[in-house]
Amino acid sequence: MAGRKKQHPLPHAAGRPTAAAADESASRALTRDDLIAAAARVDPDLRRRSELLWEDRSRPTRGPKPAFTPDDVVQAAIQIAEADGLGAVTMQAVSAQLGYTTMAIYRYFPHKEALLDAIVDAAMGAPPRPTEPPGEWRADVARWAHAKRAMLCARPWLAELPFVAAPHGPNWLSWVEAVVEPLSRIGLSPVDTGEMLSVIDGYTRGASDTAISLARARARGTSDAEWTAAVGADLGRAIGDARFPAFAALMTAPSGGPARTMEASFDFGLQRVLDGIERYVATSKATAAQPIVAPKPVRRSRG
Amino acid sequence: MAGRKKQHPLPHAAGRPTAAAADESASRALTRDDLIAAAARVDPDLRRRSELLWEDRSRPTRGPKPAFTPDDVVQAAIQIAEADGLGAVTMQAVSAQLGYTTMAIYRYFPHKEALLDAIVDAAMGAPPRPTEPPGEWRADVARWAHAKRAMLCARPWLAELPFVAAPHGPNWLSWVEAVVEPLSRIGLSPVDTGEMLSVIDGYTRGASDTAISLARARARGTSDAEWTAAVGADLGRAIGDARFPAFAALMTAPSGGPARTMEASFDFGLQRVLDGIERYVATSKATAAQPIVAPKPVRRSRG
DNA sequence: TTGTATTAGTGTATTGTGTACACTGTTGAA
DNA sequence: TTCAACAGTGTACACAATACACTAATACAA
Repeated sequence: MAGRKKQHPLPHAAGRPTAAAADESASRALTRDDLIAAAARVDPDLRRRSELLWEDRSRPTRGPKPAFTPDDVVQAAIQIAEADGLGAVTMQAVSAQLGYTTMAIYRYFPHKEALLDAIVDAAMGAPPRPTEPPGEWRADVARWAHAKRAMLCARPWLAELPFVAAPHGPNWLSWVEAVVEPLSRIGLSPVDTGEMLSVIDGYTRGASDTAISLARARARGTSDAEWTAAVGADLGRAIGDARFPAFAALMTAPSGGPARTMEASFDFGLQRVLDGIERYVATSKATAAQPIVAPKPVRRSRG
Repeated sequence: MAGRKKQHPLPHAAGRPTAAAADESASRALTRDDLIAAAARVDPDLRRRSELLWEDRSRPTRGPKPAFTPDDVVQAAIQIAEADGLGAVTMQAVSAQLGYTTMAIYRYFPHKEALLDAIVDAAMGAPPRPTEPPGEWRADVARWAHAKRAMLCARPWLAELPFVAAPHGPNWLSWVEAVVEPLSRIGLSPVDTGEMLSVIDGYTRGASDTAISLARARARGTSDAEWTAAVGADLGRAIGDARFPAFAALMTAPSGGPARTMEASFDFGLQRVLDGIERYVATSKATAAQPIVAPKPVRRSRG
């Protein structure tokens, strides 16, 4: 979700800039397994959790047939979360939903955390399919951002989990892939592409929080008006309080028209962010037209 | 933290656009208490939680002198969170830290949730003081964003709590005030100012998550290299997997130079966001020079 | 076919956690 | 001085996660 500056850990990142491409294929062949092995050495439990998301468990030949699959457990848990929130997802509740004893689940997941990992990845689902043919990068990125926001709002309990942290499953990576694809078409350097991934994803997640919070309240049976009242009360305390003059003025200012919907607000901000990226693309192309002195494109902080 | 479209609930927001300023002072006098009263009607418990953050509890005259203050409890809890993470903050641990029994805390906080509210607000602390004289809005907003990010990274356990949701205390509002102030100086309409608040805060929170995650790992005693390895393992699974071609390409691409620090990355993205806002300001000023037809400044999604 | 290793789900027990409730002792106002 | 109001304590309970030993089912080797 959060864009990583993954260049950092990769072996070749330390090399000299210009000749780095030379031994690329060699390091590429090693990298994947090297990365996995390195992580396993660091934290065996995390490795186990990661494997539960990636490896397909082949059934052992001996022993009784399992009565349910790990996926059944995950689905049961998701059902509970949908109905009564993440707090209701207990090992006992999940097993009861399945019709088995609590300890039965532990045959499939070493602990609750591992189950939650699986729940997160399953609940994210797959990102929207890319359009055929691919559109303009800007439209495609916007589509992705809206889809991600919609996904989070549809499952507001998901955002209670630290899904920026490892381990990351296939669905998680699919969402990253789905935004890297249009971003790669901009024509920026890999480093800059990674930065833009951070920007888009950061904005998308951060700016969705209010809507997610509202969605969570809805799921608890709170009406929109009630939620608005609850939030408004604390913000209203700014009014008449000398410590918050600017915010109080903002709150009491006439709105000057019908308020935007939350989604329209999100889109408005998103367009600003995309504007900023577009501007960078324009200026860095202009700069690239001149003879390059530094090995990487010049970054300009203003314009 | 997340910018609210608080215009929505306010009574005057429904009125006709142009003449809305007329009855402003009348509604302003009512608004504050109305908002608080409305919230109290909706959820008495939330009202209680909010009051614990805002009202100074005057000591009753009768009875024994209290051995400690609510603030002592909060400080003890924060100390535990700093040392052993949020998970270690249990009512028993906090009371033990204070040297009293578990139930003593319940004299001051009706339940753990209310204590956590107080912890969040206290741990946020005050935002950086504004410069004298005020600088350019852009520099001031950037300073704010960096300060907020630093605050979150310094207390990575804080981000585990849903601090976008109500109730919001004085420190929380102070942070909002501190960014609304420079944003108000841009000269945008109140609605647009609120939108920019959402954009800046959304980006700041969202784009800080990776660094927060790293900080959390550090607090647990994980080295940076170990954390990087753990995250890298799952991302590395994209390499050679046909489902993630764009992301795999990004990961294996030569970085073309030394990697940016996380903070530099954050700033890079922030500058893009500020660029986008700046562009909006420029175009909306250009539009405003023409005769205004619509009651609000025209929004342009591209440029 | 029969025994046996292996595996699936169960039963029971332990530890930790939030919190209700009744209690003891302290304090200042009547 | 008396007593109502309050502060902190002790005890108890409901759940939650999970370790461990157990029973029963299954496939393969003999």
